[in-house]
Amino acid sequence: MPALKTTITAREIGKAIAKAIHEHKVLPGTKLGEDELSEIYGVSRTLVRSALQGLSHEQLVDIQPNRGAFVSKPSLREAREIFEARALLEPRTARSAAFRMTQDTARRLKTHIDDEHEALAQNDIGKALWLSGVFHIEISKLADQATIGRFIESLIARSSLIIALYRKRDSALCEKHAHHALLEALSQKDGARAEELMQSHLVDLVSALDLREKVSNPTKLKDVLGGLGA
Amino acid sequence: MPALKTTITAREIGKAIAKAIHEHKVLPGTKLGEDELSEIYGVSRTLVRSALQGLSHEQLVDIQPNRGAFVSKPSLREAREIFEARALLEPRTARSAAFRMTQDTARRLKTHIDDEHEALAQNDIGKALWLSGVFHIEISKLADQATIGRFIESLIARSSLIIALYRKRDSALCEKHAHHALLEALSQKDGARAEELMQSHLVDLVSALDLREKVSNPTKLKDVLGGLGA
DNA sequence: AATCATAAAATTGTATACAATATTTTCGAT
DNA sequence: ATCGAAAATATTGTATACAATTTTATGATT
Repeated sequence: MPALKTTITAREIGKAIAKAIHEHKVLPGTKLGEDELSEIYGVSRTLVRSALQGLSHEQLVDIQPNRGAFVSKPSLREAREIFEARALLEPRTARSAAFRMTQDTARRLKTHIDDEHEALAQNDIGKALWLSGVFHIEISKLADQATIGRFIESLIARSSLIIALYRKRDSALCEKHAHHALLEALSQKDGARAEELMQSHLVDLVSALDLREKVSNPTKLKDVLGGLGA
Repeated sequence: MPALKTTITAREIGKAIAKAIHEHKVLPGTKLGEDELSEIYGVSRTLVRSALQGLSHEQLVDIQPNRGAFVSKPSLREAREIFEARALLEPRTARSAAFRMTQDTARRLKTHIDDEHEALAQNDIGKALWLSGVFHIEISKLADQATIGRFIESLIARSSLIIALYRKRDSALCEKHAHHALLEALSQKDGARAEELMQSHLVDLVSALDLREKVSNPTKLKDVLGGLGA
């Protein structure tokens, strides 16, 4: 049997926290206390801090000086920017991916999609969300452009925060067939179609969000609460 | 007079090191020892480690377990990827920047270009390189898309490593007029032209590099060193 | 002299201790 | 009871101490 692992690295802690965020097990705004995390992972605050700083660099957590780390709450502006960036990068990446598609990868992605449907069927929204993100990341890795792939990975992670904050009530998380159609195009090495499908898939994702400016405004609070006697 | 600053943050240390890297004051492969940096900045290793981890996340330094931090040496593949990514992002960003150009910004960028020429005239290559990078970053900031702007910033930082490693002998660092022409287009709010100019500017940059695969191969070392007696 | 094993030194990795800053609680005044 | 000030508590920020690992130096052997 394999040697059992006794150590845990800062990177692993970061990954674990990132996954929990992605799965909406911890929601935007949640405080990530150092002592609490030390306890959980059985390490000193040193490693926890290192992990949190890494997540902060990816903008998944927001470190406020002397106050601690909180799961990020992307603003509307950031939300729009992130999906704009995805719209710029992912379709083109899907196109490249198509040309590098193999039988083996196709099978792997097929299994992946099945898992997604499975999770959705069991109403495990968190897992479905996570798997959906990984699907996009897998495609970007296929494209064999690690640099852009990393950008996309970071955008997808942040997207999960945006979904948590701005999803329209009752909106479906994913077109059930979107990923399937994408895989189809990739398998056929039809780059143009993959690009097209990815683009419209992202449009669909955004349309499930409510990214309109909220009317309420702190400076106008007085107006809203003006009339006293009900 | 303003209160004199007594503390230094990890971020500031990181910025200082990043600038030194960008200016080619420390070259790719250089070891960045923790004790040495602690000494220099007058802080404990804690802050230095934090700074180095941040730089590692930006892929400006490479942290090798138990061996320490070294200024990164991007591979040929990475070098190509980085300039591909820039070609994808920067022209479009320049276009957006054009529409947000103001008189004030134009003046600021003009001064910036003058500084570049000044540095070049004094043969301060490092400073010129740094200023050139900042010019690109300023444009991306103008575009008002912080997310993509950050990507571009990281690509530009890494570009300086690539220039250090792969610059063709005797190649000019920058077309002297490239930035000037770009500013011209931006000032006239001519987005299409700015996009075009940025694209060709990047092509020029790449053409000053030698990104061909090296023929030499460790496995063939024996062949090369075969004949003993000179 | 060259090579290998071993020992010494130096460096990184992690935990802990203490300092600085926030947050909560307590308690008195209105 | 409500508010506010002050003490108590809890949390983060930084430095230091110790452990683990690598690098360099030493010396015996061929």
